[in-house]
Amino acid sequence: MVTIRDVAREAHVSVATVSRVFSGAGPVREETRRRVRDIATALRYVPHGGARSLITSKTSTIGVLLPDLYGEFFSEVIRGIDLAARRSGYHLILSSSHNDRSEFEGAMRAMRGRVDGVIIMSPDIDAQALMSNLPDSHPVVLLNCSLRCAAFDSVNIDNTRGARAIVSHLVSHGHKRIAIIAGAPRNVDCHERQLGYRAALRDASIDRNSRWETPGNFTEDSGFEAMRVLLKLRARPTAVFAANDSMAIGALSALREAGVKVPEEVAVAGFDDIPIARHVNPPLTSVHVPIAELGERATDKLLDAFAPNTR
Amino acid sequence: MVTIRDVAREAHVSVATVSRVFSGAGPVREETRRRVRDIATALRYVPHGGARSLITSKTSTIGVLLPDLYGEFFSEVIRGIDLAARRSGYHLILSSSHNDRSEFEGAMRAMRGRVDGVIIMSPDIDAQALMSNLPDSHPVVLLNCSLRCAAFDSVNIDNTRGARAIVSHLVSHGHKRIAIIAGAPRNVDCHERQLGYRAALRDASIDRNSRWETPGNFTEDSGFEAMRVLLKLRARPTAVFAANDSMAIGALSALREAGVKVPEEVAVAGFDDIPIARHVNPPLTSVHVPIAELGERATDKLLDAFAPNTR
DNA sequence: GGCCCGCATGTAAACGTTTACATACGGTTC
DNA sequence: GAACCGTATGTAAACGTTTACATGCGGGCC
Repeated sequence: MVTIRDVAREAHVSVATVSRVFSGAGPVREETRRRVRDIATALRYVPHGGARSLITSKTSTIGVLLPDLYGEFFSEVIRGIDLAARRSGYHLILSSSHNDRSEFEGAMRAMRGRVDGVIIMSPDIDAQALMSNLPDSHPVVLLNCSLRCAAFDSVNIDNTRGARAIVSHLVSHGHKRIAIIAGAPRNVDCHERQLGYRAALRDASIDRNSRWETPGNFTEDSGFEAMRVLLKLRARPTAVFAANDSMAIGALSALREAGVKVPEEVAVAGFDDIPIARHVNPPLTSVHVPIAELGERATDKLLDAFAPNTR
Repeated sequence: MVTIRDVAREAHVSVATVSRVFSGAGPVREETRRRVRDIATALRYVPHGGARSLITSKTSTIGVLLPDLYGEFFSEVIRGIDLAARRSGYHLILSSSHNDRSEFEGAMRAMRGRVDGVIIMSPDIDAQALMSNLPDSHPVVLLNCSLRCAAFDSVNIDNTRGARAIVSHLVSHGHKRIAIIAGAPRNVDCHERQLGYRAALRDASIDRNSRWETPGNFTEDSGFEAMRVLLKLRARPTAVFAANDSMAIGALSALREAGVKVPEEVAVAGFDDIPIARHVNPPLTSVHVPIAELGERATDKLLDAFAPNTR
């Protein structure tokens, strides 16, 4: 491994001069600069990022903690984060699959000294686990976490509003019997979407019918099953709002299987507006969530925390 | 920032002992170990990864270089890489959007000292750029790169075989007039898929018809346009093989628009088997590519290069 | 009792940088 | 020609760890 010392020796200068050439700081005579550069490329010298950030205590890297990498939602978020990060010359270090608290803690510790700050997107991390794992205070931004806590910067989807809007849309199309395929009740996103659904019904003075509030777990299968249950009801709904697109797609399959015409007999709406939504047949109406933008916003917030004045 | 020194001072031991406690190497009396641990948690001490890897010259991180983060292909690959990496206690550092050579070089340099090796997935990086940017030799694995070069480990999709298989499948269903919607000719994946198509025709002693080999560029739109052209031919093909699923979906749109029945009048096959393929109507037949597995294989190959004997 | 051994711990040098401070030197200014 | 200044460079101490080597100590063996 060729280091700054090797370059210095070959170029007959001190390490300080080489450092100045590569860090771009401090005065160096033009001729010296060129000589150092030439020697460096000849030797294939590349500054060692780790060593550099050890002394500058700046890594130009942001950490991203995810529960999982599966599905379009996460990949879109990452794309947004990456976009905003590279715009400011930052890199990404990724860590996924934090199923339990200890895994989360491990990931958090592993980041120490490797990142300037972290974006956390673990829906069911409790405040306790979070607080006790911020080693010293490098900045943190919570991305769509269940934890709606003033102590941390956070970026969230406006679930309630989105759900309310789309259900109102169904109402305006004349639907009065509107069902919801909800998600796991402990999931905040789901909970909020359910609240939005109820709010929209209240707005329209439609009574809630608990039979039309079926549970799901955000998977296609659960949407399929939920729809089957709804179809068996005597008072069959004329419209269904699925709390995410995967379940909506599952529901569509169930409807197709049952030979029910969409949207003539039963209308279906989803949430997330994932790209697939445009390709199912018939196209799915869905609440659009600017997923990548969510990532961008979180990143910008984090970068802001690094250098509040410069931006 | 609390360092190993602070812990040592408070626990009345030397830094060496604290280090031994946390790195798990070397003998420490049980009582001492506990005392150090307690002080450390009280002080919220977390070892500094950067400093650690500076001296051990081991980062437990692998770098991933991508051209882009957009689309299911890349997100699936990353998922596979992450899966295999975390299995061995490695982290990921991500760098995307290397549109030109200088960006690629920059990313490559930024990785120096931060990763133990890299996985490169830039379809159009030339050997030259690659070679001259391996600072010193940390291991490299090429993932589905155009560069089929013995100097580097690489993992690739078996394009030719996949294409040949699916076209043969069409042949076995009685099709004799089979068109291909190809991709950009300079793209290796596309080129190989085209070769597979021709091989299958040769296998079946069907003559090639250059009018049935239409160009595309891997986008939905290009598939749509290509299909339109094919539909206008006097000798209309009875089956179409699109070199990827996006183009196949575009082709399906064109067929629907033209009122052509699929698959009765024209059969369509794709390549990649992206999840959307199952949701279009009618479902698309496609060559399945185990994308995540591709990432896993690349990662395992890289990890192998780190410690050839231990695995 | 002298010797050796093994365990627990400490000391200090590394790792590859950056940077505050010191130094050297040529050119102004009085 | 002394005093000063600015520019280019060198010296060496940091950054937070790990680890080779040294030290001290208690015990078993002859």
